[in-house]
Amino acid sequence: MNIVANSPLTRKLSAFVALSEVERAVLERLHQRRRSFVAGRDMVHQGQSAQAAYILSAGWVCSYKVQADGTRQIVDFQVPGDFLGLRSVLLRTSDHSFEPIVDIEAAEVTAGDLLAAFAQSPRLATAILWAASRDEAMVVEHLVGIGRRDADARMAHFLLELGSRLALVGMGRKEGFDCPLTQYHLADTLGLSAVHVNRVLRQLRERGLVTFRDGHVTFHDYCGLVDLAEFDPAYLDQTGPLLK
Amino acid sequence: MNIVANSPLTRKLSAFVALSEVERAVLERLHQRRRSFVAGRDMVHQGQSAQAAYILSAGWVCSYKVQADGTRQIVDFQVPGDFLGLRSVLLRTSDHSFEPIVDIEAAEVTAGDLLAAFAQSPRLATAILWAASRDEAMVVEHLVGIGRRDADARMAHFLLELGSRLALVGMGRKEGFDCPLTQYHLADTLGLSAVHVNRVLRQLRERGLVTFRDGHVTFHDYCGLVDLAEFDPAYLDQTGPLLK
DNA sequence: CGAAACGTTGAATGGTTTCAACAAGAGTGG
DNA sequence: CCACTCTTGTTGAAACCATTCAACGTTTCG
Repeated sequence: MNIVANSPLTRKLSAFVALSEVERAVLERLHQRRRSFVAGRDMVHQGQSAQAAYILSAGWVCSYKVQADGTRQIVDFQVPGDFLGLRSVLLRTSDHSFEPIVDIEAAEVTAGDLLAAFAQSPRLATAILWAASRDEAMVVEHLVGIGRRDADARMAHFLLELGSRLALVGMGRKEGFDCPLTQYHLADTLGLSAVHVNRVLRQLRERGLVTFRDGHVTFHDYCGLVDLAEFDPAYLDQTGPLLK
Repeated sequence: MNIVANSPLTRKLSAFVALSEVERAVLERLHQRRRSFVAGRDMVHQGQSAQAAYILSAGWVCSYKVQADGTRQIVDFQVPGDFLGLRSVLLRTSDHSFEPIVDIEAAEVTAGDLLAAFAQSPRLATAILWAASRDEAMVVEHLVGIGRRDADARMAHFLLELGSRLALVGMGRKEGFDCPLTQYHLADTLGLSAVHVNRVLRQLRERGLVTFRDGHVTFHDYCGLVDLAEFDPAYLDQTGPLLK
């Protein structure tokens, strides 16, 4: 019974690349240094010089930037199976902050660990870089959403994307998913006020599309939502020739 | 007389890493396959599978996504010295389109070229990865701007950032820079309507801050603009220990 | 029990969009 | 060379989406 064989990261990568036993073992070794962080207290702070990256194994994290006037913009969320601070460990001091939304479990990974793993399996390296590239694509999609979608479509798109990400690690389905975010998180993510988030959610609920309540998102009309959001999961699914 | 020694990319990287003669030569070799593209016709189209990356040596390009309803969101601009399509060549089909804003000159670079160059000089590899990381930081800053800044600050911030980028390759100064963008480009970049862009520009002009006219941006009150935009060039300048 | 965090709703305000119209310059073909 | 169109820029007025302010309800937790 290998606990790591079912780690969210392994599961996610397996959806796109058939991993050999050796590669699973390499992944396992990356999960050695386990760390915990409590909800609310920043793991990495804006401007801090980077020490390590993490592989999130349980819980949710958000990365954000705060501005001089106190408003904040959430750039991305990390859910189990996601890397956290991958770029900053290789290249530069972190340019945003990371806040655990709930208590989390993560594996600490140094640049050395990562390079060693890459050397042992180029396939694994490609898979991990692919995952990083997918994260970037999500940030771009996020930017498009804030720039060119109205509040309803933005919300719908965000919830659908989140659902897809979670489904990949077995934490979500077309019917819905558990979600520890508050309406304030949604507001800071979507570039809206918390008040307006509340109104938008009410409207989507009354239209019979989706319910966001008590830490759970329920899709009542998945197709209707996809339609409203013009959600195209192509940038997430990557069915093309990733690795032969 | 080595033309490449003064290529915008060399110039940009030199601002952060002291390049040896060998490294300059490697950079030179990357510039071998020269290509031209005419303004307005997309170089790479959304969904197209990636063939090559380019190093832009002259002209401006923008990368954007179009939505089903026809609106478009410009994600980033590439100016001389910038890479174009770097990620897509390594990992996936391009998820956005690239449009030359004016006629451009670029050097085509394959994944093989790049890996060979990286093998020859790890320092160069680090410098190039740093540049890529800086581009990502700009996308994030762009997202923050659209999400949490009002139209005036967004415009001011964008013009200042562009000025800084251009200054790095000798095409801009604190007094201003040449700029081939139309107000429609600005609108699609900042998530505004073209009409409102016009109004915002007028307002900034009348406040004596900056003029955008006839293909030229003139900063009348640089400090005032920095103040309005809460512009912090830290994420561009990277004065920290990049390479010893 | 009181405080703090989160959610909810109404009313007023305001930033931005949309619609519409017009001006100026560049390029095109007759 | 002129009429024509297309692109880009400009401005006003009305409509709208979203914010702000304010108040209150609920739950959690120390």
